[in-house]
Amino acid sequence: MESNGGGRLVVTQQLSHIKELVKQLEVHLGGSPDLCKHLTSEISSVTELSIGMIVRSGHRWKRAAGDHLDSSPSAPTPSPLSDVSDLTFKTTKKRRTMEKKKHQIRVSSVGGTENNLPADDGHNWRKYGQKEILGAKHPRGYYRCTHRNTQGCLATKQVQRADEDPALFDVIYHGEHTCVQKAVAVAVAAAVAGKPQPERNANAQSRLEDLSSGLTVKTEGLQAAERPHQLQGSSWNDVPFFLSSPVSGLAPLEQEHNLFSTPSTPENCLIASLSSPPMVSPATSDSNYLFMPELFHVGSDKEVVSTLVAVMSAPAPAIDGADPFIDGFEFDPSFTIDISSYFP
DNA sequence: CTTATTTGACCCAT
DNA sequence: ATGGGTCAAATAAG
Repeated sequence: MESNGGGRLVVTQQLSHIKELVKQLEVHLGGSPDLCKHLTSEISSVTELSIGMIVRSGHRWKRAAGDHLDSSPSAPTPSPLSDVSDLTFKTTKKRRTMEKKKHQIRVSSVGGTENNLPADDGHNWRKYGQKEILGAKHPRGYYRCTHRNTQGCLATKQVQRADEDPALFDVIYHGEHTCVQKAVAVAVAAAVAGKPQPERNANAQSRLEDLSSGLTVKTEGLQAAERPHQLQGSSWNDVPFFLSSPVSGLAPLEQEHNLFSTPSTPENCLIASLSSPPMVSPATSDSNYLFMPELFHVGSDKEVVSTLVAVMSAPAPAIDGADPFIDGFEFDPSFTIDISSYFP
């Protein structure tokens, strides 16, 4: 079918196209709200990152394209190990851990039902396995990016319920996302088409303002946090805070320059929340989650992001004509989260 | 060797 | 028809 270079080219072109759209968006919406600006910068950085990764790690992409793009779903996929012609693979020997940065987050799903699953992190995952882990009470679930076949995205994650607290999940991300999130594309398309969805924006904005004015986060005993945590109004820029950021699965190396350097403004949260609905899987769509990550380093190649997830029930079916996601987003304004309880 | 991870086939839900 | 979960087997890592 298509050569490795071809698949690479396609994705590169796609990303380039998105970037172009972003530029157009900026031109068209010269005097637009900050939201649009953040949207464009976000998309632009992610896109640039993806292109850079493809260009830089040619051999790694080669493998991805060879395994997942070139071999169409219907075509039999030769075993990478039995295929002697896979020189790239043979030379490297190591199949999995090589060049794969990993970072771990601890996710707490507070409050709810038996099925409390870790929050949707802005990416579409497909579960491909589950294994009882020795010494662990709960099995470990293995997930890969849904766009693995279509876009050659190699990101994977492992989700395991913590022994101590069933409400806690340890999520380990492997690799970085090279896929283009549907929601981002939709947002860009809508923006370019001149449909910034004003009603949604206004609605979500007010919701987030409510949130920012009433939410309190306690971080006593949390060494990485020597700063105010009252999330009120202007403190958005002080606390990393986002809703299902589409780039949350990026490699730590890239995150340093993108995810956590991105100003966590209400606009960013708005973007994230607006982009969430199409990405929420059926399994998690009955709950909404609020991410509040604190980043600190534990090892050389491993970052632990302590993530607190407040699960907010979305009891009411969508009100007529209202956004099903935003309007189901209800929580107690005086809701208090004690992050310190998640650290020994 | 044991254990962890990934694959592929199969099944089920939508 | 399509996409996602489950399971056993294959494979790699330690």
